[in-house]
Amino acid sequence: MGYLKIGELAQRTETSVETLRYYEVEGLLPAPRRSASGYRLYTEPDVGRVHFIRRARAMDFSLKEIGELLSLQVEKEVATCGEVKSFAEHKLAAIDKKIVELEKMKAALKQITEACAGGQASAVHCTILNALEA
Amino acid sequence: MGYLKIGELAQRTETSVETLRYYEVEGLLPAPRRSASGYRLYTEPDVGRVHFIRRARAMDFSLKEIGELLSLQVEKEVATCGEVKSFAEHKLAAIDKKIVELEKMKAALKQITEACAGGQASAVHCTILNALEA
DNA sequence: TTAAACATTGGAGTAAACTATAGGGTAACG
DNA sequence: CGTTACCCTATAGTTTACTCCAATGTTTAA
Repeated sequence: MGYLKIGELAQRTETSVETLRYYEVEGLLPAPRRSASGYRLYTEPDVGRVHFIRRARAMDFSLKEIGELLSLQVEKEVATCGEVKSFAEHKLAAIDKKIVELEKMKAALKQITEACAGGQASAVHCTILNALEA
Repeated sequence: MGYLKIGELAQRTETSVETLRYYEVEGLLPAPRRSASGYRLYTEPDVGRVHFIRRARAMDFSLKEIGELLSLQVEKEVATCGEVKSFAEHKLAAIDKKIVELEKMKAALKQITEACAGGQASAVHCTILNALEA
């Protein structure tokens, strides 16, 4: 029997037990099968799902957004390919927008750090502050 | 004279009045001069300071980090370019990491949209989890 | 067999960054 | 003058995403 208890799932996904239960409450993880004594029993697909959530979280997707992404899977019996596709494309556009935004930040900071001499000189002439002021 | 009331500062910086007062409480904005009746009176440099804060917030600097940057600004004589530069470089690395993660997510979502034919067919074969497994 | 390690629920607490409300006083306009 | 819009303080509430109890039941290993 390839079932995982919550602690094992937590270890496999580098997530805390409490967080996993929280994800269940928030509807991001489906209520899993229970053992006779009430222990949660997870399966391999659950590992993938948690990994997905953690990765999306690391990218600053909110749990609400992640729930929407995951709902594509939940509603697959009802949804048509067209619906799913347009949803996914919408999210893709949102991700692209985030990337563009971050690239802008990156360019600004890079320009700033490269212009700054560093070292022991007083920050009076440090272009980082000047650039942020401008 | 050239004084701004808090509402005017709010408008000039696209910030809410409440947020400006909050920034004052948090020590990011110095307590401004007051009118006889107790109204806050801001000056042009305050506009720049708020702009500084808002720009830094848009770059995902926390208020705590912004406070550190502002204190370096205040103590320009003491702070070295090296300190400021390494701080910004650290931030740059974090942004880079975020971009990489977003690119990964983008690839996963792209896989979905490409695997999905669109149209009225059932979405059974069109899921994020499938794409991630592939 | 018994102690530890692990699991359960329900609920409280935390941190960041606001946001809103109550109960006032003040300023500007007609 | 009156009304409306603005300002004040103090405090409470919101949102997000956890995180940590307490009290109790269950597995597992020595």
